[in-house]
Formats: sequence, C-alpha cells, structure tokens
Amino acid sequence: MESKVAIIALSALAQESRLAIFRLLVQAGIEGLAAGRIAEILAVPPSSLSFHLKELSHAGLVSSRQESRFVIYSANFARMNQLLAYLTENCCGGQPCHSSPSAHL
Amino acid sequence: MESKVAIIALSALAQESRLAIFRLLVQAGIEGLAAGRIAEILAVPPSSLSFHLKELSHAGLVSSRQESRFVIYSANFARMNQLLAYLTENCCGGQPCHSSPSAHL
DNA sequence: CTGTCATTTCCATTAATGTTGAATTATGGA
DNA sequence: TCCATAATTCAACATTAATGGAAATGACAG
Repeated sequence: MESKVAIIALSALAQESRLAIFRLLVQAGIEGLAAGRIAEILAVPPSSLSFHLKELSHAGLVSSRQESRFVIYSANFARMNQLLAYLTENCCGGQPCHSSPSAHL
Repeated sequence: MESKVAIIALSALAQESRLAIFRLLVQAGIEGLAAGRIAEILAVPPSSLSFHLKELSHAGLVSSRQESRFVIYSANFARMNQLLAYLTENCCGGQPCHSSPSAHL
C-alpha cells in the first residue's frame, strides 16, 4: 500500500461516526448491513450517513451491493489488512511490534 | 485503547506531513531527531513542523527531550502498538487478520 | 404506471484543520 | 551580558470537512 492510499484510509477511520460505522460493519461480517439499519443503530441522519459511507467507500474500506430495495454495506477486510500491514511495516521500524499476535489486549 | 484515543492517533497519522514525520522518526529509532533536522529533511517550514509535532505529541505518538540547544523528537513505539492492537481487535472482527504475523508484507 | 419506501444528492451553514511569516522564548557559547 | 541559533507561539488567512433538511433519484410491489 502506498502512503497516499494509507492516508485516505486513515482519514476515513479518523472520525467518530465513521469509525463506529466501520466497527459495526466488521461485527456484521461479510453479510453486511443495510444503510437504513446502520442509521437506525447509530442514530445518524440518513444524509450524514450517506456522506460517511461515501468516504469509507472511497477509501476502499467498505463495499456495497443492492439487495431488493436496500443497499447493503459490508466491511472490506482485505483493505483493512493492507492498512495494518502498511502501518506495521512503515510505522514500527525494526521494533518488535505485535510481539504476541495471538494474544493482543 | 479507547475509541476516542484511537481517533486522535488516527487523525494524527492521517495527514501527509505528519505521516512522513512519524515514518522518519520510526526510521530514526529511539535516538530520535532534532526538530531542525526533521524540518531540513522534509523541507517543512519550522512553524508548520512545530504545529504537526504538537499534534503527534498530543496523540502520544512522539516524545521529545531537550538536548543542549536542540529538541529531540522520537517515535513512541508503545503507543503505535496500542493503536495497531486496537485496530486488530476492533476492526478485523473474527476474520483472520494478520494471518502470518511473522511475515507481513 | 403509480405509490411507497430506501438512499443519495444538493445546498447552505458551521466547524475544524492546515499554512506560514513574524514575533517571541529558550539555550548556550563568546 | 550579548549574540547567534533552535524552536515555539501568535495571528491572519486559506482550505477542507462535517452537518442535516429538503428535494431528487432509484427500486420494487401492486
């Protein structure tokens, strides 16, 4: 991952509503959630939600699919892994980052 | 790490100059670099640099120490690890993030 | 087609962030 | 003390991002 792409992903996550949306979609798994359901759970007005989803989508962190009348959003785990890889490679140097990967707390 | 703290750290890194500064300090290791040297290497005006260093410092991602006439900044690896742990726990769900932790690329 | 519901776009407003020269403060050597 | 250098703060300005109501678009059932 390139720095510019990483910055776009970091910017997307560096906002209260969007981090909440993304975490919710991660919990929801590959099935995802309808936009309206996200708005309901997080109590975000539809226009604001749409704005934030567009940001996340632009960053490649979420995907959407039409399903009947609903637009279903889901987390893009691959992109999140790319971001984590970038941060681990570029922002931890030779230090023992993630020293105990199976038991992070 | 709490969400609010994570957002502050993410915001700090989600900016071109600051990400460059942080990466440079990671490369520099625990010895760190003088503010002036950072400004020189990255060609950032001193006042801008100071502004960005304050942001990184506020996010806990860098520390500073006075050394003679210089202020030496260094990356805070512990905080970066906390951020990575937060992202791994909260933004990867049950998915196999970092499936090969000893060989991330 | 028409009505209904889901979502997005548009728009205006507000808030937050980034930029940089100039002034200021801090440090240490002559 | 006085000077030179290092770094920060200040202040003004420019840019970008967030918010949310209202209108527009899209999807589908009847």
